[in-house]
Formats: sequence, structure tokens, C-alpha cells
Amino acid sequence: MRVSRKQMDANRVRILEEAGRLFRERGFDAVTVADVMKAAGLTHGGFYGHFESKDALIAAVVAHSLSPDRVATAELGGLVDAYLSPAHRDTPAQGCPTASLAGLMRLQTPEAKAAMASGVEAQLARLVQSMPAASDGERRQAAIGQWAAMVGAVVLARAVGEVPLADEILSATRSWIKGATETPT
Amino acid sequence: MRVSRKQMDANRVRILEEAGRLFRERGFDAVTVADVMKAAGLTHGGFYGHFESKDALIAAVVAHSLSPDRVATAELGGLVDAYLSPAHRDTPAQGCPTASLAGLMRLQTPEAKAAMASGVEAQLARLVQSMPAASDGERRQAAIGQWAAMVGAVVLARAVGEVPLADEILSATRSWIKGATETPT
DNA sequence: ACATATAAATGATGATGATCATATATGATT
DNA sequence: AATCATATATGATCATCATCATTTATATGT
Repeated sequence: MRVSRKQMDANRVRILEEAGRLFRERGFDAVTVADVMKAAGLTHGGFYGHFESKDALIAAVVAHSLSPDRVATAELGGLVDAYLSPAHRDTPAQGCPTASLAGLMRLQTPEAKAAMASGVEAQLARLVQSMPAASDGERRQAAIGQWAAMVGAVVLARAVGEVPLADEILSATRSWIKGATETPT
Repeated sequence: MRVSRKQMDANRVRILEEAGRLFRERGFDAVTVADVMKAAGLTHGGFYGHFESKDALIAAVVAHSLSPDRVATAELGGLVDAYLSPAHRDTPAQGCPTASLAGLMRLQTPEAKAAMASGVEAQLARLVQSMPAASDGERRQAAIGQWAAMVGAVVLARAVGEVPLADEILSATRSWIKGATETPT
């Protein structure tokens, strides 16, 4: 049955949000179109009225999940400590989309990777702001290095399962980043 | 047709090697059991004589790909520069298994993650050796931080596709790591 | 050499899941 | 209110794969 235009737009956003949550939790392949629609409170058939294909959904979800306004709140703050906390490691569905999805992106379509590139670029631009005073070039370099270390640490910590090493990766990376940041160049 | 025990062992290794190559290239899901067996020069039916299931193969491949003797050669040397080179980023099938697979491991079985943990632990032990002199604790911390940054940078660089940012992530992380390493604590 | 065990080949099977065709009910338009 | 357009729901379809059953050919032990 037809719904209002406003309702349809809301449904689309709902699909994007739920898909984002499910993808972060289980990856792209283990989540079916029917899973996404069910989570959004709809049935599978209507999906293709919103998106061309599952690949198109993936690209749209990446763009949506990494959109500046959506990420702004969470990403800045006591960033490093929160990012490298066991709590963040253990809740990929609620956590940073980059940490959950970056490792999967190389297998996705060029469109999805392009969306990822925009998202990462936007994140970086904001991270640069939070870097200690230095030349713009140095700040950007530090932002990238620090960001890479944070993402890598969470990816590795999640990859090894529930072992002490998973905690150690987080805490050691936290200390290492702080040491590196305290002594710029 | 039956083959000699020696031949069978060789076939098993062949399966592990080819599967490792294919998994690094295309991920676990996009590679079928038939693909692996074909790459190993066999037909799909014989697979279950070697492994219980595809999941068992994945765990075995992770263990095999990260086994100390297999990795030793490649992983140490002008490590950082080689690791963070565009050439390494662009050839996941030939490159470091951790960089290619770590991002996928959180979706795998506990057995596979356990194999990953052993592999990462072994890598780290070796990386610690190459750290500049310091206390053991500091060296291990630096090894973890540096390793996380390297893996994160390659994962991110591969995730954004073919854009200038992909190069910048590598070079900036390289500089950042060197800056951090030059000033231990 | 013979008998037997078994690795691999061939050929199902059964489930899953993306996509599409059709039906239905409701918003939009006049 | 009447008509029309269309968002969703329902119910196929079609391909893909992991896994298994059966056959075949050859190594291995006597």
C-alpha cells in the first residue's frame, strides 16, 4: 500500500540506518536484503523501489554512515581513549563505521569505495582541527598517522577474538599515540 | 583416483596456498570451494577429503598464512617503507596476510580468530626484535603501535579506492611513524 | 600379482538469497 | 468524492554454492 511522500522518505532513512547497523555488526555479505527490510519494519519486495540493487544500498549506506553531520558528534571529544576502549571494540554496531567497514571496503564496488573516500576525507579534515598547533602540513600528517593507528588497532583487536592480546593492542596503541603526539617532530 | 600419501600432502598444501592467495585477493565469501580446488588443480568433490568445511579451511589458511616460517622472509627488512608502499597496497594477493585479512576476521569463526591471534602474536614477537633499544615493555608497546598504524594505513588506503588520498595515507603514515620512532618516549 | 583401502572425479541435492512480476491499498490530484 | 499514481506486500524465479553420494582408478600391504 502506498504511503505518503514524507513517510517514504522516512522509510528510506530507516533502511539506511538499519542497514548501517546490520552491516557494521555482521558485514555486507551476511546481511540479506530481507534482513534489512525487516529491521526497517518493511517487507523485502519494496526494497527495489528505494534502491537499484544491494550494491547501490551498500554505497548509499557508506555515504550516509560517514556523512559529516552524522559522525561529528561521536568522533570528536576524548577521541583517542574512547576509540581505543574495550567498549568500542566490543560494540561494532554502535561504533565508528570506519573501524567496522574499512576492512571490507576493498572488496566493494568503485562507487562504494568512492563514498568511503569522501567520508574519510571529511573525517580527516575534522581530525586535523584537533591536532596540537603546528604547520598545516604537519597537522594533517599527524592526523592521518594517528587515525591509521586507531583504525588499525581496533581492526586488529577485533580480529584476534577474546584473548588478552585484544586488550593489549588497545592499551599499547593508546600509549604509543600519546607518546608520539607529545613530541611533535 | 587415489594418489600417493606424499602427493596428497602436497595437494593439501597446494589447497592452502591457493586458498590463501584467493582469500587475500577476493575475501572469504567471494571465493568458492570450487574456485579453490580448481586453482589447486583439482575438482571440487575432493575438498571434503581434506577439510571438514569451508570454515575449517579458512581457519587452516589463516594459521598457515601467518605461520612464522612463512612470514619471516617477507615481514622483516626495510619493513615500514615496503609495507607502506603503493606496490604493497596494490597487490593484496601477494602482500601481508594480516593487511588483507584482518579486516575480515571479526566475522569469522572463533577458531579462525584464534588462529589469527597466534599469528599476530608471533608477528609481534618478531617485530619487537627490530625496535630500537629500550626496555622490553617499551619495545613491545612501540611494536604494537607501529604495527597497528601500518595495518590501519594499508586497510584505509585500500578502502578508498584509486584516489590521491590513498597515496597520501601511506606517505603520511610513513612519516608519522618515523617521527614517533625517532623520539622514543 | 592380488585384494583392499582410499583420494579424487563426477554428478546430485537443498538451501539461500538477489531480483522481479503482480496484486493491493492508500496518498495525491482534480 | 472519484480517479489515478505508486509504495508496499506477496509470491515467484533463477542462479549460486556448500555439502554429500557414488563411482573410478590407483596406491599400499600381503
